[in-house]
Amino acid sequence: MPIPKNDMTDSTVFTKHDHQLCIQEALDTAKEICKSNGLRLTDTRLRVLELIWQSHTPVGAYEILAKFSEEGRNSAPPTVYRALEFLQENNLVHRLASLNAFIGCIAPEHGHQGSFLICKKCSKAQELTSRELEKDIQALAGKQGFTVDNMTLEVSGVCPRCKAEA
Amino acid sequence: MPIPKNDMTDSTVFTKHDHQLCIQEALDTAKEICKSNGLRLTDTRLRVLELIWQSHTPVGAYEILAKFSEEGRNSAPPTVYRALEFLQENNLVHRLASLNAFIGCIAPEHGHQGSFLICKKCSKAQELTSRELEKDIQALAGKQGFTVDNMTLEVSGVCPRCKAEA
DNA sequence: TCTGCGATGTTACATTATAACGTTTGGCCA
DNA sequence: TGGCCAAACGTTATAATGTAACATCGCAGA
Repeated sequence: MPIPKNDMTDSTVFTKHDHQLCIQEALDTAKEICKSNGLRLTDTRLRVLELIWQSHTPVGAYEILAKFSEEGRNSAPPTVYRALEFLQENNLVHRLASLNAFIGCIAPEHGHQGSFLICKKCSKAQELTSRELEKDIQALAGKQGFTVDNMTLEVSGVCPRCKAEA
Repeated sequence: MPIPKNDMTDSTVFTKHDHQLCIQEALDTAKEICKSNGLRLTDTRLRVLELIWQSHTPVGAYEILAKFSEEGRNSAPPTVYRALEFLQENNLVHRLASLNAFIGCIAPEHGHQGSFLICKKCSKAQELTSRELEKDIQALAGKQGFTVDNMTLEVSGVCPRCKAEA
């Protein structure tokens, strides 16, 4: 695994960074993961993943569909949804339930849960990777005898950049 | 405010309890809150709230619409969605984004955020009211300069009852 | 009683997602 | 290499969820 040039777990989408690098690394990582797991990262799937990463904000399924259309692919919704399903299953993207939109996972190799800060001004979303938080939640659930399968945390608010501007 | 006969913040939907009491208390509390805040808890709104509380699992908007239809009201979607909007704004119900469904809030007077344990076997959902968790998340967000407006935490898993059965 | 605003009715439509079935493709093994 | 199977994709249709826009109603306060 190559050493990432942007440390995605420390930098945030709210701070300045080379997003081209993010995209490239995310795609490279995805390719590696699929290769080593015998998964087929097909053209459609790769392109969906790329479009998601290229966007600065979470992307809806029908936005992807529209891009496909612009590119001459005339696909129907199931094509996109199937690609998204594959990417989700393999932890390459997350779905933000509160937005009905998708975002690239910044740490697919960790199989962690998705937690997100979502700025309601600029619509950007930052994934959090807090093992602690996960443990706290596990503990809280455990107290009630509840076994956690997976969780989604979506925090809406204002990011530092938008705050600075206001 | 009357002393609740079920302590809703300690008991859970996963354990045995008198749900008729839950419903009655929830409706009474809602009436009080609306009264003291000059809000109109109309017939439609009250019935929507009641239907939500009567259900053992989170309820979709179109389920409510169907009940309305059974009851002779022939309402259109906006009627239900508007009632739901009102109830959400006044913290009487929460929307579970991961289910596109609604659930009664167990502590409307506290104006807290909603966190939920959702059992994927029986579909029941239990609201959590952990100030600590909220603070942790606030802190985590704060570290990135992010100001939290509101948050939704939805934990999917298996409840103690369903575990016992399996 | 009048009046104004908030609540509801009504129609139409937008957005998001999936079911069902046929066709293609890519890899595996004889 | 050729055939076969399963997985991926295409296609059509439709389900499920949610909202815009405008008309009407009704209640509370002047």
